[in-house]
Amino acid sequence: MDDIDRAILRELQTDGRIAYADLGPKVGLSASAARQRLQRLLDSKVVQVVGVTDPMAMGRQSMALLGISVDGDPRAVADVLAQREEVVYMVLTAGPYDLFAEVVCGQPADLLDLVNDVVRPIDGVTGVETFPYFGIHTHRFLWDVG
Amino acid sequence: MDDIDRAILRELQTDGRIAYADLGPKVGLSASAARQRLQRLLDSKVVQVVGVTDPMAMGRQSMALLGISVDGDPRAVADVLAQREEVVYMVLTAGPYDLFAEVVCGQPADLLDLVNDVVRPIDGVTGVETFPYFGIHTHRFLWDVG
DNA sequence: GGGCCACGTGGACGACATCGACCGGGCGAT
DNA sequence: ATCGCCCGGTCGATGTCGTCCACGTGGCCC
Repeated sequence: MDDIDRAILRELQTDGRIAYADLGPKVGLSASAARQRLQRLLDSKVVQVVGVTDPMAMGRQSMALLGISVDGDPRAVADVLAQREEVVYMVLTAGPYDLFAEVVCGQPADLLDLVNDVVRPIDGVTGVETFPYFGIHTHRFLWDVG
Repeated sequence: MDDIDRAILRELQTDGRIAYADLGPKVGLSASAARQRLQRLLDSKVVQVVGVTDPMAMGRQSMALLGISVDGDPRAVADVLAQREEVVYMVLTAGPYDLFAEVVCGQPADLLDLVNDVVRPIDGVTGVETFPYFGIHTHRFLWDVG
């Protein structure tokens, strides 16, 4: 992991499908070398090139963060929630909540159903705080080293 | 936006650099048609192909969600916070907090500094709740239509 | 110095992206 | 119904690109 690797990640940030022939020169390498480096980064799971969709553009109008309190092992709850396709992001936290989940639903009613019919009934869940939101202000995929 | 588009997005989910020659057949189209569709999706900003890095693998050990309370327009605060590279994700919410930010720092001390020296002093910020986390349980980039 | 390893380079080959020409179904107007 | 149009697909030609391998070079340890 050196400056060149970081330069590669930076380029992938703006265009994940960039050709090696373009990527190489941009980071000061030949195309082959750039390919080898990117391959190494992909193999070691440091980076992952994926298509990220905009929920709004997909007709998803109801998104929320859920702060979930759990009695017992939050990981068990997380494992159950991970099965639901509405759950797109989940972290185990310290602080007032044990688990944070980000959910994307089609309609507000779907969100309500999800929270009440799916999340609350899960064994060990003692409380759910719902923070609906209506748009993403910032979304960066590169966690660059300062 | 039809089943084929969704199939394309699903493929991009597992490999954003998939060749059109492979993508086409996988979604039941010729390579050219697949290319045209993906190009349309990219142009219309429905999807974005990017390299997503793993913060842990980049040596980032201190991550947190910040629940921020604001007196005034939360968007102004969000605009200021968006300048910081540690802030990777931000949504404006309803509920107990006005703004949620996800931050990625190198060291726990950096996180403390960020919250106390950067976030709290911002005009209008009346409170910050910090939820540190130590790993991502689930991360999906495709919010598919059920 | 000698051997080794990691990494970058250059080239050859085959696969692929790209673009234009052609084609067919759906649809509205006449 | 039929004509014309448009959207979206296939097909094919051409040049570019990904892929692989052999080679060169610098650092490092013994």
